[in-house]
Amino acid sequence: MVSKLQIELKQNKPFRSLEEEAILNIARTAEYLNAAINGLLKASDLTGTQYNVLRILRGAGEEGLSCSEISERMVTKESDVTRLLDRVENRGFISRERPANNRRVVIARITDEGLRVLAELDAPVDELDRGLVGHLGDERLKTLNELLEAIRTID
Amino acid sequence: MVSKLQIELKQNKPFRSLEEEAILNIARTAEYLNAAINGLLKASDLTGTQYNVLRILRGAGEEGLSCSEISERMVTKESDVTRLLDRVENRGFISRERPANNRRVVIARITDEGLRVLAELDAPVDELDRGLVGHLGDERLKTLNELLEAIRTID
DNA sequence: TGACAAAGGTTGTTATAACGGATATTCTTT
DNA sequence: AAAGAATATCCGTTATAACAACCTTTGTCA
Repeated sequence: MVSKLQIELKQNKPFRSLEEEAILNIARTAEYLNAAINGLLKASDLTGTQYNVLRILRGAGEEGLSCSEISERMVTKESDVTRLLDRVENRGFISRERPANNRRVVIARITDEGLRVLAELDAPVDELDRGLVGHLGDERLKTLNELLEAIRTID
Repeated sequence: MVSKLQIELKQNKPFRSLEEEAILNIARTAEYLNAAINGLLKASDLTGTQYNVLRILRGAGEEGLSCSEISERMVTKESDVTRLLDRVENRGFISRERPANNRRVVIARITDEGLRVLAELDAPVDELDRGLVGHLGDERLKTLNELLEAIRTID
């Protein structure tokens, strides 16, 4: 039997292993979803990474977060939070402060303008999410979530 | 209930939807797998993309493939195959030819040196693949593959 | 208390992605 | 056979990743 992924990749040989097929499947699906989401964000001139950091800071609220805390929370670990924050700060979406009690850290907070941009995106993003994976239905999405978390659980 | 992904992302709020959780889960898992594979490839000074193109060309054999055919087969669609091929050509892993009967296209073929590098990586990559997702077992891997392909099937 | 280590960010550099436009070749149509 | 469309690749530019070296500030301990 020839799998759908094989056809997509125009490969005639079967995969060397089920493991390899799964890994390629995950990579390809992530790519597919990313492209769709980036397409939506492009209208607001945001990259996926920038959107991610704004969502993180919205979640953090008034207290804000330090660079290293942001880094821990990013979906795709960003080595270079400094310059990522530079870009969103230049556009007025966040503010930064070096607190007096610990002048090593830099605390970033989302601005009203940042909140406004995010709020505008909430409904379209939700709708896109549903369009992208909603057709699986709740049961299968739960199974998928379990399987993916099982992969990252090393034990 | 708090999911494992929520803990990873240090999020206290639940996800807005099951759909959103699944999409983040896929992104994070892809990231996790990619990091592991890139780590292995770094010893050979190859990026994941370069490894991918070499595997594609090995699969194609003597006939080789044009840039656009390579692009179609890439796991992550590469806008810029030309310069990707430049890099692997400079290292002697592929050769390129502009055939006389159609001078628009450029056919790339893997060299013996390229085959040698890939062959050295086959066993370690297989082993890594098994280490990364093998603990799910065949049944769950099959389910995972079905679910991921269902996502990309739009109908 | 002064030297040293650790924590936390920033900056420099090089390589790669992303995107659009430019160029060259072939095909189609009249 | 010339014009225009289509195909296929290449190049220019800007933005982002990746990695390492380098400040500052704070903590530790002899």
